Amino acid sequence: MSDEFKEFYYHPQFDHDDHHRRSNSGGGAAAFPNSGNTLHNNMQMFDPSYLSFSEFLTGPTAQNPFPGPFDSSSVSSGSNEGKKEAKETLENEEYHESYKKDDKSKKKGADKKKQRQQQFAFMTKSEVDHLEDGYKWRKYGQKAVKNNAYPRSYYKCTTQQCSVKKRVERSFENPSIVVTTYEGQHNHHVPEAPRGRLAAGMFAPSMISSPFGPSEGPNSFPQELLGQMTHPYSYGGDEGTSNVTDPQTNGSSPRQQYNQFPDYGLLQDITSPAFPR
DNA sequence: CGGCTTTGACCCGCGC
DNA sequence: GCGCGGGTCAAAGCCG
Repeated sequence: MSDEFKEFYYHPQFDHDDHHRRSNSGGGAAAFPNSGNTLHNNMQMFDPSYLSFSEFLTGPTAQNPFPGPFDSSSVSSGSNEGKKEAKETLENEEYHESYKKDDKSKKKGADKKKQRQQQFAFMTKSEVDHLEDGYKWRKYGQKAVKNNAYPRSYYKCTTQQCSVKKRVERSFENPSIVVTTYEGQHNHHVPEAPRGRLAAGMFAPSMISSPFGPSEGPNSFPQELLGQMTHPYSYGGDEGTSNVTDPQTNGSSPRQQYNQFPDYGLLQDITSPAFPR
C-alpha cells in the first residue's frame, strides 16, 4: 500500500502516415512488440515547460507534435484503498498506437468518415481490463491481436453525441499491465458516476474545464485522467530521480494533492500514459 | 424489457 | 494481386 506510485509516460501515437506498422518487419505488430526496450524510444515524458499536463497536452497538440524526448520521471497518484494491484514501473513495455484509419471508410454500407482523432494512451497496472473512468462505455468488439495472447477490446462512449472510443488491451509480457487508448474527445461531462464512485468528485468540472472543456474542448484526452495528472506532474527538478511526488510518502494526504479523488479505483493504476498525437 | 457483452463476419489498408 | 492483421458492425445471448 505504499508502493502505489505510477509512472506516467506519455508517448506519441505515431500516426503520421506510418499507420499500420502492424508487423514491424514480422515482429512488432500492434501493441507490445516483445522488443522490450523500445519503450523508451517511443515514450516521452511530460515536458516541464508545461505548467500542467493539460497545458502540456494542449501545447504539443496545438502546434508541436511533441515536446521532448522520453525523459524519465514518474508520477504518483495516491491510490489509497489499495484497490487491487501494486504499481510498479514499466520499462520494457512498448506501446505503439499505430494509426490505422486515415480516412478509410470501412464497414459495410455505413459511410462513417473516419478521420484520425486525437489519441491518448496510457498503461495501467490493473487486474481489470476495463478501468472505470467515469464515462459509460459500451463494448463493441474484441479482437485477438498478433503477438499478444490477450485480446484487445473496443469500447465506445455510450453518450449519444459523443464518439469517443477507447481500446483496451493487456500487455503480452506483463499481463498485469493494461494499455488503454482513448480516441476522440468527450463533448460532454462525465455522466452521473455510473458506478457511483470517482466520477462525481474526480471529474469535477472545475478540474476539466481548462483547456479541455468537455463542451467543446479542442482536446480529446480523458479529462478525468488529466485531472489526475495535472497536479501530479509536479516535475520538480530532480525528475528522473524521484518519482515526482508520492502522496503517501510525501506527507501530504493524497486527497489533497489530487483534489477530489475520493476513492477512485480505476485510473489509480495508471502506470504510463502515452501521448496524444 | 432494456442495455450490454459476446462473437463471427465483413471491410479496408498495407506489406510482400 | 494476394494475404495478413486490425477495426467495426450487427445479430444473438445474457444479465439486471
